[in-house]
Amino acid sequence: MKRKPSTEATAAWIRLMRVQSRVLDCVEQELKKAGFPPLAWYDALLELSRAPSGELRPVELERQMLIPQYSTSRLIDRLVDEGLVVRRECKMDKRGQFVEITEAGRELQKRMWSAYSAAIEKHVGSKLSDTDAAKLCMLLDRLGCSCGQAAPLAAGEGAAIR
Amino acid sequence: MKRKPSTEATAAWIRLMRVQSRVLDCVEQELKKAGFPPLAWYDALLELSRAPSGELRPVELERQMLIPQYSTSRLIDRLVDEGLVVRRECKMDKRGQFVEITEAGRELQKRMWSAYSAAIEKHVGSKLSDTDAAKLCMLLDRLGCSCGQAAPLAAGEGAAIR
DNA sequence: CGCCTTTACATGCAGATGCATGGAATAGTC
DNA sequence: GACTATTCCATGCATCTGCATGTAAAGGCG
Repeated sequence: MKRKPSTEATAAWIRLMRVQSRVLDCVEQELKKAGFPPLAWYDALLELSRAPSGELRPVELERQMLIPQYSTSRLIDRLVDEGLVVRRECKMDKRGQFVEITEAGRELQKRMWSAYSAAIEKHVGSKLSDTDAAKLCMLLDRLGCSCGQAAPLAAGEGAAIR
Repeated sequence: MKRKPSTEATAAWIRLMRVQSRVLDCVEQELKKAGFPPLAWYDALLELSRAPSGELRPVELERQMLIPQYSTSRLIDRLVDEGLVVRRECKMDKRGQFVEITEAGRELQKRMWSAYSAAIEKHVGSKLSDTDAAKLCMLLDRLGCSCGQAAPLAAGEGAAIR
């Protein structure tokens, strides 16, 4: 065996994969059981609701959410179908567009947050003291910068997901 | 706002989701670029190669890997197609079967490990001291037991993934 | 033994995802 | 200003996933 990664590093890798998978599943299941759409919808709505005038370029959404371009495009399609956002043309750059959140979108985002926050509390908050949570953050942050940097998160209601 | 989860807990949740997503992507991409199949294949092959006589019931694989039943079933289909495992009938329980790893399967598992371990070292090991990696493990482990317990991992080559 | 429940695995179908590509507009270069 | 490269977004196609359901074999029970 190569023994390149220490057993500690390997163990950390395994935990990282398994624990997030389990915790994410739990949270997603609770949202779904409460009749809500997938978390990715929440993330998008949150980013939009935080934007200056409730609108963002798809490209920015893509960078915020760390998902591929085509995935963003189709996510927006679905949000439009549900009346949660609308596409607007972008006059300064005719090949682009703006995506603007609607009132229905803002409302859903808020309703989801109450279920979402409860799930976070149940599956994360209740298992870690605040100082341990902070330690966990710092350790995770060190793993953050290797293949393209992601945007830092503002405070408040938490976005997430791939 | 509800303020149920502390900001620390929420931040930890966000990091957990984002960091694992990024790190996993990086590792999967490296494996793919080296011409290897998805990590899930590795996990399955590893579990099988560790099993007493190189064979496992699909149900056990399912529990080890924390993936749904139908997913296991189809994963095995693909491994069979590639000649990495074979299905054997189970005489003691006629509705069941055994899945046995082939020589080609064992070989692929070993070849994958060298690329896989290098990727773990690059994206995890090199960014964390051993003691920090150990701390990270302990913190993550506390998040582990909420909706059905997973099997603990043996040492050695690391399995992972959803 | 009949009968019902549970366990093990497979699969049809709809929806989601990855990948490659396409089209349209802008930016950069000479 | 023509030409090429790049950016922004959409989409066809193959694959993968989730969900529900199906089939076959145990297991439990009177």
